[in-house]
Amino acid sequence: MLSKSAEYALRATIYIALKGSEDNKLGIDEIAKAIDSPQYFTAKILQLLTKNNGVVSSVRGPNGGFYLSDAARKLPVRAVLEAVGEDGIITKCVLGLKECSESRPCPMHDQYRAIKAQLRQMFEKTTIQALAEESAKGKIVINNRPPKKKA
Amino acid sequence: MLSKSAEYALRATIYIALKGSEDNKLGIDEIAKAIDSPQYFTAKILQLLTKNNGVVSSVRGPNGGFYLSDAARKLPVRAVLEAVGEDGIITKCVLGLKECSESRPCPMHDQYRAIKAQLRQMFEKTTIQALAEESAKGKIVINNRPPKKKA
DNA sequence: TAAAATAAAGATAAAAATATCTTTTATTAG
DNA sequence: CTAATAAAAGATATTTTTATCTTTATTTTA
Repeated sequence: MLSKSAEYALRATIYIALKGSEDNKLGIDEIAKAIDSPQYFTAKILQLLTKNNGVVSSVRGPNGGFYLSDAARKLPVRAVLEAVGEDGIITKCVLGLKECSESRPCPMHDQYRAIKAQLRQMFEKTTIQALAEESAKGKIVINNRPPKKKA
Repeated sequence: MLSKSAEYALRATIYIALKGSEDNKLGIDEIAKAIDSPQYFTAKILQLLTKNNGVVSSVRGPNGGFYLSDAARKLPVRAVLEAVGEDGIITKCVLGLKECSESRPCPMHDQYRAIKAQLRQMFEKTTIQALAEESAKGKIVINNRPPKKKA
């Protein structure tokens, strides 16, 4: 459905929104461990999120790390997808036809229309903050590990 | 959304259902041209569809080619996705979490539940034949070319 | 039965996605 | 100002996906 990049991007962003703040920035090692993703690769993805549209903020040096501004928290989830170039899921034809459109639809177009609209809704109406709040209520962002206590 | 393999698989299958029959088998060259896909790669995919679950039938030799049995026409579109290993779209978690489930949901789970159900419906309730009929009514399966006449 | 047609199978190549490691730059604390 | 810290940037490696080419096996027809 989504690429690994997109999955890591979403999970990392949610985690940062949940656990981080301007005066508690999170290190890439913590983030990667927490969401069970490859650290260096996740770092690259966070760079995208930082550069491409400011979903994530970062600062270097001691006590540096990643966090989300208040403005960023209000961004739709779609912003994360866009930053990693993965919003095709709500923009493209199921059959991969460039030509497919309302006036020149593919055989699945009519059926997919409503679904696509709902996917779009989900990704555009849901904010990052909203997902973080879900997560705070116990929704998981990790694989294979019970919510773990700090060392 | 779907891989190229899945897209080609769907388009090829629809095209074969539309234009082919047991006594008018279609050659790989015609199919690939018609759906605007790379010929050799499409051949590999049709092999999968032939072996993995008999969605497509084929015979070699003169007048050989690909066609769909009557039984195959009644298969759900999902069968095509399964043959190319791409049904994750209706089985997996949006965030890529193996752990995600009703009892241990991810932050998008509640919202995605309904959408996933509709995707599943679409792929399971729609038959290959139904798509071919849509196509017969003018729904496109190709990119960038007006319905072209034979040479 | 021989030749031609056609998909299957196998081998190889190219491109894209994923992953890791190293070096550089910015920031902070001392 | 220096040392330490942490992300950014760059380079490289690996894996997967996509694509192509070649050889083989099957089938039909002449």
